[in-house]
Amino acid sequence: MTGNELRERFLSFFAGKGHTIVPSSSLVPANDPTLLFTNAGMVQFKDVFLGLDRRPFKRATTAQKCVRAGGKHNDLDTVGRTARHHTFFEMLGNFSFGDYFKGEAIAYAWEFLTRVLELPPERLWITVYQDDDEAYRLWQEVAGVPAERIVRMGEKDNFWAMGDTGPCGPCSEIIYDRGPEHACRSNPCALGACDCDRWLEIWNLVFMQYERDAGGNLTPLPRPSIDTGMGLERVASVLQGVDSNFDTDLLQPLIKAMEGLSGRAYDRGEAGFPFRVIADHARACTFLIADGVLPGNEGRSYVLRRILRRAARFGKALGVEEPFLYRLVATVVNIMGQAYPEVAEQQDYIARVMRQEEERFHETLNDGMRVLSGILERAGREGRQTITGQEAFTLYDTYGFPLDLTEEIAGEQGFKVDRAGFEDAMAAQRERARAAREDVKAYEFALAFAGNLDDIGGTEFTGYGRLEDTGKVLVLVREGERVPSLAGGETGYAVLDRTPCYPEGGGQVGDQGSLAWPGGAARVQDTRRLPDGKIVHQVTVTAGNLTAGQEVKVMVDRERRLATARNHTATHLLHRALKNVLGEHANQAGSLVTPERLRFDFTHFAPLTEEELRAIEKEVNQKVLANLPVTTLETSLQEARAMGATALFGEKYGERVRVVKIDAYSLELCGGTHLRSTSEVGLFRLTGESSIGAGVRRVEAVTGTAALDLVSQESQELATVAGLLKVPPFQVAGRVQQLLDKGKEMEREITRLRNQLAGYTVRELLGHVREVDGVPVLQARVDIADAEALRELADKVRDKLGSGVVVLGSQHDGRVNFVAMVSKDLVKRGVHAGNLLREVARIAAGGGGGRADMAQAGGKDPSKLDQALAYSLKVVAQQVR
RNA sequence: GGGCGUGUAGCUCAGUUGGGAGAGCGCUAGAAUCGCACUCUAGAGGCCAGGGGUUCGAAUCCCCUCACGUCCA
Repeated sequence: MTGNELRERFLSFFAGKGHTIVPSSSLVPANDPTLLFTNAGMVQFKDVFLGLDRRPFKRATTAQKCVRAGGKHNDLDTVGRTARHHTFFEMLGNFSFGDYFKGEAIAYAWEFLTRVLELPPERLWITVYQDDDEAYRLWQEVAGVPAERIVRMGEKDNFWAMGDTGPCGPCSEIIYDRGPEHACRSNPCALGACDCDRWLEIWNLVFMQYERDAGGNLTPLPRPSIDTGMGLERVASVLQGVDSNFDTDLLQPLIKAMEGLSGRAYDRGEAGFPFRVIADHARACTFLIADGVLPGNEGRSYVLRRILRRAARFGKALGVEEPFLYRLVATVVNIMGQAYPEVAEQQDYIARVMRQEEERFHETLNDGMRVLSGILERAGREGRQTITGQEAFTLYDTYGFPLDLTEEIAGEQGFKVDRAGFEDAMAAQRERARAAREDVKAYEFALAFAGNLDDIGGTEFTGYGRLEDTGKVLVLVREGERVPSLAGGETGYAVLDRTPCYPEGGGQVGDQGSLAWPGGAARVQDTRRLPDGKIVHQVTVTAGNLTAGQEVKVMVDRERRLATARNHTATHLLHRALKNVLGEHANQAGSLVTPERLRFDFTHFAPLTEEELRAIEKEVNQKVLANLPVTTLETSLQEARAMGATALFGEKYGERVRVVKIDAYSLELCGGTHLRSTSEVGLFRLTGESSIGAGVRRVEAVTGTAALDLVSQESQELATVAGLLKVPPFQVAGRVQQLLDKGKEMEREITRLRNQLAGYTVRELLGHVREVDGVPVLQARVDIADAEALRELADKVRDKLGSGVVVLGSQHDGRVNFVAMVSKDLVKRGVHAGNLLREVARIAAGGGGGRADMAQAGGKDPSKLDQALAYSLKVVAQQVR
């Protein structure tokens, strides 16, 4: 059975048992800063298990793409060494949200494995949590597993928890015995006693039945749930009768492709390690990029970079010097493109990103190579045999140069690397980062409501059609506690059963407005949405008391809402215009819509040129002038996709989606509030373009009155400049160019005149030369403000003098400047311009210094200038030998 | 989020206790050639990333910001 068939059979089996097939969610978890990547099937249902959200179904099944790299579950270094570890893999799962429990979960799993996959029952072993007698009994009763093949295990292996607090419970694993021929040499080689390839965990059933509080106490959940996970690649290896996941049809084509690229044959043992790493990493990189992750230096981006570079290194180990990883994207698409259309659709883009990163990595290696040569050279000079741990660490830490490569190259030249020192430096680095780490608080806002969900109804949003409505206060929360009422002056959160206030979402900020009820009023400062869709208003009571159950009139701030809608509709126009001007690869990567402005991040490889920016702005404004109707419709996600609507990765869409349509021009899934016609935008002006990281650009823009204000400010500025230049506004550029040219010409003229003047001055000064112990010394006060001109003058005088000492001083703006020059022959006789000038300047309340042949100084007391200059004669007399 | 490093001419980079902003390549012009390449000569091109501070004086030292690289989380 192929991997694709297995996935298919699993989903349809559970669909047949009343489960809704839910598509895999993005590898980037939506709204969950605690998690780097989606690493299990339950991630997209986390809110449901936490009681923060509900779904229209109670049973679900998924094939979920997962990445384990970085964070708590980090398999990066193990990949390729074992037959089973991956950075990217697929998890098959079935879920019950307070519906069926242990008995059915066990029955379904058993039926699927023994009937559908036809695995021999005598090969299957079971582990249960030590105290879970119920599961122990059910496995025998429901599945007929003999007691001797059911093993009780401890908390470490068979108790599952989402976090330190929250839902948790015992779990039960199904183990496939691959037969005595795979036994290890441990005695005994048995389940729970050894950890070898004979015993293959294929399915984990989690029985979520408790809630753990901060004190560690377990309370039974009223409606226990089921969460299961089965590794697709593992089961495929069993079904296909191969020893390793890498030999299944899910990974083997990648190894084959790599054989072709490297011209080397794959070896199933030790020597095949690089092939396995590359096959795994190619999948991980392809899928991560498809989900919008780009290589970079922090967080998810950094993990992607590490995976990609690790693969690139192993390519070198196979003798492939050129970028190659991007060529494997096509193979990944071949294997999995059917099940995951997002990789097929973005194939070219993914390959391009990967290639760019591979090239960047080559540059990094070249830079590191240069630094390493310097280190080796110095070590050789110092007669050392080893590269210190610190040196190796700097190479790694600052220049990203891999340690093994340092060792290899150093080794070729007879040097060793102090590995222990390297590890020490690394440990110190880790400690620093850990010490600075703060815990990320997820759900802080939402958790205040967690206990209050069950007994209150949902919120109906009526703000698409109206800006005023009446609603009933369902619940009030203040400082994290549910309260019966809010008094005047108090600020808290209110959930209503109906509201026209738009909650923050899809990049659009939440509405502001006001509440009114007989004898009272409140300001709405912000509106947000809870994970289950309830709408929360942040309110400050300005008069009277707001009590739960009160009917209130809700009014949205009209001006603010309209300004926001202008920017939102303009954002859709902008998105389409970007694609038309730059290409279809320009996908939304982030968006912010406020009443004041809009900000739009999108994937693109280069800074936008002036022409591109102008073209985009022009296209948007043309669509504004065209007065295109903006309409919305509700449909299913599939239907919307079929219509060609732009959907964003990482967004959670329900069954019914809202589509915003701008005539035949733009079609996007969007829950935001929009104008009725594009002409209401008024005017669209781009205000900025910048980089947001490798491969992502950001543009900012304004519309409506803000755009008009901008235009008015610009023309005012232009008028002012034109007025200053005394030319009509459209001749400003020509006039400025003229002035610049003239300025340059004048500068040249000044230089010429200064030289000429200096010539005269030099001749005049030469008449004032005096002899001190046979040394010609010239000290003079001149009228040159500029320090550079002063230096040039002294230069000329010294040249004319041939041998001698020149000390010049001048006064400017209540300060004095000195310069001293000493000819080379006199430097040899002990005259030092720097020391000389330091003493001279001190008299004029200043300081200075410089080289023996040239020095500069300054002072703050112009009245002492002549005195100071005269003193230079004495100093020369002291210095000369 | 915390380190380390880098930012100087169109490009690649030097710049040494703080004291004249440089090299190579590229560009322009001239010489030489029937012409091109090579060669020679001359020249243009720099708010030394940006802002603040210390100092008589900052590319250089200190602080902040930004961009890029890199490691750790």
